[in-house]
Amino acid sequence: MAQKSPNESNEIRRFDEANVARLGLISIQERIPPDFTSWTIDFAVDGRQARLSCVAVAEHGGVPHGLDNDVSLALITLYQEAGSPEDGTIVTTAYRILSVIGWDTSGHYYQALKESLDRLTTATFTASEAWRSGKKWTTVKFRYIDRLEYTSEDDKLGLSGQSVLKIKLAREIVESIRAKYLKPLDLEFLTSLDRPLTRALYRLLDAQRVAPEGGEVTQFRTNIVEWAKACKIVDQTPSRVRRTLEGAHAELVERGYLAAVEYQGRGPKQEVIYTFAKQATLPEEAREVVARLSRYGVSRPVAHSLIGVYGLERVEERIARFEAILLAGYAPRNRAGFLVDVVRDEEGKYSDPEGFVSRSRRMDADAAKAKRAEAAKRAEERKNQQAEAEWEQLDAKGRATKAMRMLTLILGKHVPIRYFSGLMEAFESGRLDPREVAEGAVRAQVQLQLVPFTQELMQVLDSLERE
DNA sequence: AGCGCATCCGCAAGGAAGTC
DNA sequence: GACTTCCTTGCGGATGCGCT
Repeated sequence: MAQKSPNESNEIRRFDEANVARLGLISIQERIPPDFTSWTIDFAVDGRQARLSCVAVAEHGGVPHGLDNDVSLALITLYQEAGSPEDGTIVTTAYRILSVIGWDTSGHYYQALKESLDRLTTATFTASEAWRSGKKWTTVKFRYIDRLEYTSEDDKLGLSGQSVLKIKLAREIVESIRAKYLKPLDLEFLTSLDRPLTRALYRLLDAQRVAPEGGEVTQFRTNIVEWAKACKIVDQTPSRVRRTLEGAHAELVERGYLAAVEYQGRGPKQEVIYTFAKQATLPEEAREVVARLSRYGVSRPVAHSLIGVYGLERVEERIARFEAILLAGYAPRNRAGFLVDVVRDEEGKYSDPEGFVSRSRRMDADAAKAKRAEAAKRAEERKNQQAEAEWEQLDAKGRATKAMRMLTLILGKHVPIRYFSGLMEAFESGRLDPREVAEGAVRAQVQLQLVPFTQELMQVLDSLERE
């Protein structure tokens, strides 16, 4: 998951583009019927009529929905991680995107990612008088992803862990991010939520929590049908909407993000009322404890309340006990829920004291750990062998072409075009190893070390030219 | 009568776990 | 990292009951 430097604030690490979050461009439904290829919603903003619409193609599975929410958020996160470049382009790997979202990195999800990117590249959004730009509401028309290029290891144009992607985000989104029209987002909490539907609803609700002018909202009340439209729920029959949202509401209440969800009235006139849980400010020493709880998926409001009720010392002691239980090999279904239970436990259900793990259990755990490390090492070796074989299969010309394809994508805008012919010559003459350079570029990209990498590469090419 | 809502059921997608 | 298997879960259609 997200890397964190020690100096970073524990409170807020990520930001979401506020227009995207507030408008809910992507249907929160996990699945949609194949003929759901467009939607239009009318709503009032600052007393003016606004309209938002989306037109997609059935070929890519209709309008963006479900997991596309996660992908769109990952792209915004990666764009900011790359330093919000002016041209809106990010270069990354498919593996990195899956890691940011917190998805499993199996073939299934590479396919899901590919389908999602296709939808985000083809669906066209129009926001009439609904897009916040500066202090005005403007009309814009765009596709979420303006341009998508990627390398593929198979002939079916599929994605895999080695795929390098070059993604240009919509100018409207890029300008908005660069103008800092952002809202804070607790990405750690979001990715810890179980269901895609809950994650999408959280993103949408959290956008309602902050007014466009910046003030905090404690309660959000809306008509159920209007809310269904905002969520882009297919069946907007009130009872269906309630059922669709039920699971997500339960999870957000259980995780302490929402204090309550109530309905008032009946039929299409009924209103849904969300009450947000309080976010208290905490003293400095408590923040580290909140951060530790958050790392295990406990929401901030719950963390705050645990510290409030049981005190810092007890919470810290129980976290240590919880960690000891995990270390001993216990794998709870719901880690956050289990941790909260360990903190609250008054009956001594979890008796392993801090630092005490029975010898046999520790030996088992150590053995399991060693086994896992060994398996990971073997997997790494196999992966290297496979990559080795792929490169070895190619002749010198093929290796140079493969490397050039990857490098054009990754280095395209960082390296003046004249260097590319020099690079090709260096590969063909054998003075540079194509695989070494290409893989070095991928590594540099992932580690955000592209600038030093390109500078060094250009120096090498300059010196080769002088020879 | 018309509408809202709850329930049941089949299907398909999501997701975890194990293996290579 | 990819693939397979299997179980779980959510969706959407159908149906019937109760309230206005």
